[in-house]
Amino acid sequence: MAQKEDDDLEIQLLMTGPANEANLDEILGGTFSNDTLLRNVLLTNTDAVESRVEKIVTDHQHEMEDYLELSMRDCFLAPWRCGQRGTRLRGRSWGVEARQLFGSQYSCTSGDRTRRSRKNNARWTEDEMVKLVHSVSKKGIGKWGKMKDDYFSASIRTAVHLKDKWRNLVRACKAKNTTKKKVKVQKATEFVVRRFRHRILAIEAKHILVTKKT
DNA sequence: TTAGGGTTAAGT
DNA sequence: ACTTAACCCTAA
Repeated sequence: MAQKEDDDLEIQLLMTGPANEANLDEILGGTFSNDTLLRNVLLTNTDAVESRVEKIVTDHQHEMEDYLELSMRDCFLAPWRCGQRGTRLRGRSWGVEARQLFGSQYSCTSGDRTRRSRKNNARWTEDEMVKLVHSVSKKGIGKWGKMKDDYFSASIRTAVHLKDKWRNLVRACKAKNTTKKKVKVQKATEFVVRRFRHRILAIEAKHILVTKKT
Protein backbone atom coordinates (compact mmCIF):
# COMPACT_ATOMS: atom_id res chain seq x y z
CA MET A 1 0.00 0.00 0.00
CA ALA A 2 1.38 3.34 -1.04
CA GLN A 3 0.43 5.12 2.15
CA LYS A 4 2.29 2.62 4.22
CA GLU A 5 5.39 2.96 2.10
CA ASP A 6 5.24 6.70 2.46
CA ASP A 7 4.99 6.37 6.19
CA ASP A 8 7.85 3.92 6.35
CA LEU A 9 9.98 6.28 4.33
CA GLU A 10 9.10 9.24 6.51
CA ILE A 11 9.84 7.30 9.66
CA GLN A 12 13.15 6.26 8.19
CA LEU A 13 13.94 9.90 7.50
CA LEU A 14 12.93 10.90 10.98
CA MET A 15 15.38 8.35 12.34
CA THR A 16 18.35 8.96 10.14
CA GLY A 17 17.89 12.12 8.15
CA PRO A 18 18.86 15.61 9.23
CA ALA A 19 16.79 17.09 12.02
CA ASN A 20 14.25 19.09 10.12
CA GLU A 21 11.27 20.79 11.63
CA ALA A 22 10.53 22.82 8.54
CA ASN A 23 7.20 21.09 8.31
CA LEU A 24 6.25 22.08 11.83
CA ASP A 25 3.99 24.67 10.36
CA GLU A 26 2.13 22.04 8.48
CA ILE A 27 2.01 19.77 11.48
CA LEU A 28 0.51 22.47 13.63
CA GLY A 29 -1.89 23.73 11.02
CA GLY A 30 -4.82 25.84 12.18
CA THR A 31 -4.44 28.00 15.22
CA PHE A 32 -0.75 28.70 15.26
CA SER A 33 -0.05 28.57 11.60
CA ASN A 34 0.08 32.33 11.30
CA ASP A 35 1.70 32.94 14.64
CA THR A 36 5.18 33.69 13.44
CA LEU A 37 6.48 34.48 16.89
CA LEU A 38 5.47 31.12 18.21
CA ARG A 39 6.78 29.41 15.15
CA ASN A 40 10.11 31.09 15.52
CA VAL A 41 10.57 30.28 19.15
CA LEU A 42 9.50 26.73 18.54
CA LEU A 43 12.21 26.40 15.99
CA THR A 44 14.92 27.99 18.04
CA ASN A 45 14.77 28.00 21.79
CA THR A 46 12.94 25.67 24.10
CA ASP A 47 13.08 27.97 27.11
CA ALA A 48 11.41 30.58 25.00
CA VAL A 49 8.83 28.03 24.04
CA GLU A 50 7.95 27.49 27.62
CA SER A 51 7.63 31.15 28.43
CA ARG A 52 5.66 31.70 25.28
CA VAL A 53 3.35 28.85 26.07
CA GLU A 54 3.03 30.17 29.57
CA LYS A 55 2.08 33.55 28.18
CA ILE A 56 -0.55 31.99 25.99
CA VAL A 57 -2.01 30.31 29.01
CA THR A 58 -1.98 33.56 30.96
CA ASP A 59 -3.56 35.46 28.13
CA HIS A 60 -6.29 32.88 27.79
CA GLN A 61 -6.71 32.25 31.46
CA HIS A 62 -10.36 33.13 31.54
CA GLU A 63 -11.29 30.84 28.72
CA MET A 64 -9.05 28.14 30.05
CA GLU A 65 -10.53 28.22 33.50
CA ASP A 66 -13.78 27.22 31.96
CA TYR A 67 -12.49 23.97 30.69
CA LEU A 68 -9.19 23.13 32.35
CA GLU A 69 -8.94 21.50 35.71
CA LEU A 70 -6.49 23.20 38.01
CA SER A 71 -4.35 20.10 38.17
CA MET A 72 -4.20 20.01 34.42
CA ARG A 73 -3.08 23.64 34.23
CA ASP A 74 -0.41 22.98 36.80
CA CYS A 75 0.78 19.99 34.89
CA PHE A 76 0.86 22.07 31.76
CA LEU A 77 2.77 24.96 33.26
CA ALA A 78 5.12 23.19 35.60
CA PRO A 79 7.46 20.32 34.97
CA TRP A 80 5.87 17.10 36.05
CA ARG A 81 6.26 16.23 39.66
CA CYS A 82 5.62 12.85 41.11
CA GLY A 83 4.43 12.48 44.62
CA GLN A 84 6.74 10.99 47.15
CA ARG A 85 6.43 7.29 47.45
CA GLY A 86 6.97 5.12 50.42
CA THR A 87 9.99 2.92 50.67
CA ARG A 88 9.65 -0.39 49.01
CA LEU A 89 11.56 -3.54 48.45
CA ARG A 90 13.67 -3.81 45.39
CA GLY A 91 15.46 -6.43 43.39
CA ARG A 92 14.19 -9.76 44.55
CA SER A 93 11.12 -8.18 45.96
CA TRP A 94 8.08 -9.96 47.25
CA GLY A 95 6.63 -9.38 43.79
CA VAL A 96 9.02 -11.83 42.23
CA GLU A 97 8.08 -14.57 44.58
CA ALA A 98 4.42 -13.75 44.36
CA ARG A 99 4.71 -14.15 40.62
CA GLN A 100 6.24 -17.55 40.99
CA LEU A 101 3.44 -18.56 43.26
CA PHE A 102 0.47 -17.00 41.55
CA GLY A 103 1.53 -16.43 37.97
CA SER A 104 2.46 -13.31 36.09
CA GLN A 105 -0.48 -11.40 37.43
CA TYR A 106 -1.54 -11.91 40.98
CA SER A 107 -3.89 -9.65 42.78
CA CYS A 108 -2.62 -7.43 45.50
CA THR A 109 -4.03 -4.73 47.69
CA SER A 110 -2.89 -1.21 48.25
CA GLY A 111 -4.80 1.09 50.47
CA ASP A 112 -8.41 0.10 50.24
CA ARG A 113 -8.15 -1.20 46.76
CA THR A 114 -7.41 -4.50 45.19
CA ARG A 115 -5.74 -4.44 41.88
CA ARG A 116 -3.80 -6.68 39.64
CA SER A 117 -0.07 -6.63 39.89
CA ARG A 118 1.73 -5.07 37.01
CA LYS A 119 2.78 -7.10 34.06
CA ASN A 120 6.41 -6.86 33.17
CA ASN A 121 7.69 -3.83 31.43
CA ALA A 122 8.11 -3.82 27.72
CA ARG A 123 10.43 -0.90 27.23
CA TRP A 124 9.83 1.20 24.16
CA THR A 125 12.51 1.11 21.51
CA GLU A 126 13.74 4.18 19.73
CA ASP A 127 12.08 3.04 16.53
CA GLU A 128 8.76 2.67 18.22
CA MET A 129 8.99 6.10 19.76
CA VAL A 130 9.84 7.72 16.45
CA LYS A 131 6.95 5.89 14.90
CA LEU A 132 4.70 7.23 17.60
CA VAL A 133 5.89 10.80 17.06
CA HIS A 134 5.29 10.35 13.38
CA SER A 135 1.83 8.93 13.78
CA VAL A 136 0.75 11.61 16.23
CA SER A 137 2.06 14.19 13.78
CA LYS A 138 -0.17 12.63 11.19
CA LYS A 139 -3.29 11.81 13.14
CA GLY A 140 -3.18 14.25 16.00
CA ILE A 141 -3.67 13.52 19.67
CA GLY A 142 -6.51 11.30 20.84
CA LYS A 143 -6.96 9.00 17.88
CA TRP A 144 -5.23 6.18 19.68
CA GLY A 145 -7.47 3.43 18.41
CA LYS A 146 -7.07 4.49 14.84
CA MET A 147 -3.33 4.94 15.31
CA LYS A 148 -3.12 1.44 16.67
CA ASP A 149 -4.80 0.11 13.54
CA ASP A 150 -2.86 2.22 11.10
CA TYR A 151 0.62 2.12 12.56
CA PHE A 152 0.85 -0.43 15.35
CA SER A 153 -1.46 -3.18 14.21
CA ALA A 154 1.23 -5.84 14.44
CA SER A 155 2.71 -4.40 17.59
CA ILE A 156 2.24 -5.45 21.18
CA ARG A 157 1.28 -1.87 21.93
CA THR A 158 -2.37 -1.22 22.58
CA ALA A 159 -4.17 2.06 22.06
CA VAL A 160 -3.81 2.74 25.76
CA HIS A 161 -0.09 2.08 25.55
CA LEU A 162 0.21 4.63 22.78
CA LYS A 163 -1.68 7.18 24.81
CA ASP A 164 0.43 6.54 27.89
CA LYS A 165 3.67 6.67 25.98
CA TRP A 166 2.76 9.95 24.38
CA ARG A 167 2.05 11.35 27.80
CA ASN A 168 5.42 10.17 29.03
CA LEU A 169 7.16 11.66 26.04
CA VAL A 170 5.51 15.00 26.68
CA ARG A 171 6.63 14.87 30.28
CA ALA A 172 10.13 14.00 29.21
CA CYS A 173 10.15 16.96 26.88
CA LYS A 174 9.01 19.25 29.67
CA ALA A 175 11.66 18.02 32.07
CA LYS A 176 14.10 20.77 32.83
CA ASN A 177 17.72 20.00 32.13
CA THR A 178 19.02 21.94 35.08
CA THR A 179 22.00 20.81 37.07
CA LYS A 180 19.88 20.79 40.20
CA LYS A 181 18.04 17.76 39.04
CA LYS A 182 20.12 14.65 39.27
CA VAL A 183 18.01 12.49 37.06
CA LYS A 184 16.86 13.69 33.71
CA VAL A 185 15.43 12.04 30.69
CA GLN A 186 16.46 8.42 30.59
CA LYS A 187 18.94 7.12 28.09
CA ALA A 188 16.37 5.38 25.95
CA THR A 189 14.35 8.55 25.53
CA GLU A 190 17.28 10.89 25.00
CA PHE A 191 17.39 10.72 21.23
CA VAL A 192 13.71 11.21 20.74
CA VAL A 193 13.52 14.11 23.17
CA ARG A 194 16.56 15.83 21.73
CA ARG A 195 15.30 15.45 18.26
CA PHE A 196 11.57 15.98 18.56
CA ARG A 197 11.20 18.18 21.60
CA HIS A 198 9.93 21.12 19.64
CA ARG A 199 7.51 19.09 17.66
CA ILE A 200 6.14 17.21 20.64
CA LEU A 201 5.71 20.32 22.76
CA ALA A 202 4.17 22.18 19.88
CA ILE A 203 1.66 19.46 19.08
CA GLU A 204 0.77 19.17 22.73
CA ALA A 205 0.45 22.90 23.26
CA LYS A 206 -1.75 23.23 20.25
CA HIS A 207 -3.90 20.36 21.36
CA ILE A 208 -4.45 21.77 24.81
CA LEU A 209 -5.31 25.20 23.52
CA VAL A 210 -7.50 24.11 20.66
CA THR A 211 -9.49 21.18 21.99
CA LYS A 212 -12.36 21.73 24.31
CA LYS A 213 -12.34 25.41 23.47
CA THR A 214 -16.12 25.64 23.14
C1' DT B 1 -12.51 4.10 23.83
C1' DT B 2 -10.18 7.94 25.80
C1' DA B 3 -8.46 11.03 29.55
C1' DG B 4 -6.37 11.42 33.41
C1' DG B 5 -5.44 9.90 38.19
C1' DG B 6 -2.94 6.25 40.64
C1' DT B 7 0.51 2.43 41.36
C1' DT B 8 4.67 -0.22 40.62
C1' DA B 9 8.97 -1.68 38.09
C1' DA B 10 13.11 0.03 36.66
C1' DG B 11 16.94 3.63 35.62
C1' DT B 12 20.60 6.73 37.44
C1' DA C 1 17.25 8.11 47.31
C1' DC C 2 14.66 9.72 44.16
C1' DT C 3 13.08 10.04 39.31
C1' DT C 4 11.21 8.22 35.06
C1' DA C 5 8.58 4.95 32.42
C1' DA C 6 5.24 1.35 31.98
C1' DC C 7 1.27 -0.20 33.38
C1' DC C 8 -3.51 -0.33 35.95
C1' DC C 9 -8.19 1.59 36.94
C1' DT C 10 -12.40 3.69 35.71
C1' DA C 11 -15.68 7.60 34.84
C1' DA C 12 -17.79 9.48 31.12
